[in-house]
Amino acid sequence: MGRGKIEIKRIENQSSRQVTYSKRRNGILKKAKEISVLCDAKVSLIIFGNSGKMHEYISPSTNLIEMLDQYQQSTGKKLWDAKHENLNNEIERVKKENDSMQIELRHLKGEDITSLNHKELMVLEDALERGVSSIRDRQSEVMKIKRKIGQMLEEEHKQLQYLCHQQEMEMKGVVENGEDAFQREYHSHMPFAFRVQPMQPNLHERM
Amino acid sequence: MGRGKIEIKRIENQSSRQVTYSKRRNGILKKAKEISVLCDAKVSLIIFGNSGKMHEYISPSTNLIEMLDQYQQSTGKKLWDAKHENLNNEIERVKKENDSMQIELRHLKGEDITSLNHKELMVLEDALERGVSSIRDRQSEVMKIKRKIGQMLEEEHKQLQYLCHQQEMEMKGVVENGEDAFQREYHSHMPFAFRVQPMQPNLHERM
DNA sequence: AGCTATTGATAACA
DNA sequence: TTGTTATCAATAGCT
Repeated sequence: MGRGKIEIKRIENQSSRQVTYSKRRNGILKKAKEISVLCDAKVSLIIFGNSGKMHEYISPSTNLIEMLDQYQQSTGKKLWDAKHENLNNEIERVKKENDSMQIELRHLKGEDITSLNHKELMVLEDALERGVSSIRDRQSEVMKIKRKIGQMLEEEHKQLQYLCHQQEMEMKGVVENGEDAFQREYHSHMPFAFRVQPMQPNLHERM
Repeated sequence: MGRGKIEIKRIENQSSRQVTYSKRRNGILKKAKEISVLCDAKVSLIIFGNSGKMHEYISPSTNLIEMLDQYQQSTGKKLWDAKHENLNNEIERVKKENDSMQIELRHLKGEDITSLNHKELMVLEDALERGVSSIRDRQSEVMKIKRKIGQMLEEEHKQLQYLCHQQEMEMKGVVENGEDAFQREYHSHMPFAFRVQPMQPNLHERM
């Protein structure tokens, strides 16, 4: 139905294939609407072109899910049961993984070990000892850092004290030059809030 | 496209509706095949007539499930119902459980511990120490039982030796009463195989 | 995207 | 249902 007859086989020319696709797609969608109106049929039409873009028509009297339910009834084929089976398998797999980890954890915590033989117990003991020594290493590292921070804070404290003392001296000078009581009060309680930053901000948060 | 133009609205006459349905159905199915061949599009076409009978066309390059998966991707709508959703949630849940166990295991093995603070390290250390002591207890228990079994086996051995000796004495008596050479040979190599059972069968297998 | 010659689909009828 | 055919609709090849 065009200027010439065409064979029904893949159109090799990319752009004319695209054009034909677009025209025929509109055609078939129109046909789908027509048959569902004229004959009140339920139609589900889904088309994916090469670009991956989707076009669909579903009769207004129904919806895709209902259509698929009817499809399953008619064909006896499973559609989403197959899907469910896959998911169930996945769950099984992950749960098994879970169980074996559960067991390993219990063993490491010294539970449920009566079923283990001597060799298995040795392996476990080794693992635990490695764990303990790793953690003790880390502990001592942490302590070292803490001590260091302590020293730093102490130094900082000393310096602050010094600054504080200096400030007070200045204050006295100002007051003697006529500063009022409020300002004296204010400065003596919040002397450096916005002027002195800690030398090692947040360092202690890592502990 | 017929002897007369028609309005696109429901055909009230039952039988002509049926005829039109049948003809147009064939037409649209043909169109579906054509577009999928000409333009290698993926088409899913499902039609239910008033009778409830189904007709379908799915491009040979795909299948309904694949189409529906793509449909979901394209639309974001979920077709797989609540059951499906639940299964997905279950998978999520189990996977999360899995991950946290994974982490706990690594921590117990002394891996990935730099992110832990002092308190957490202490907790870990305690757990590991309890694990080690459980396992050492079990080890010593196992050793005790092994020693016990050793003693038992020794005793059993002694008893067997005694029985063996007795048996040999008996043999000599029999031989002197005319038993032939074959029988003598036989008994001296397999003296008690079917007559003496171990006193503690399988006990050593538990170790 | 439009146009139109031509083929293809089908409404009415048998 | 199926077949025929006059007609209408879709579209292939061009612009």
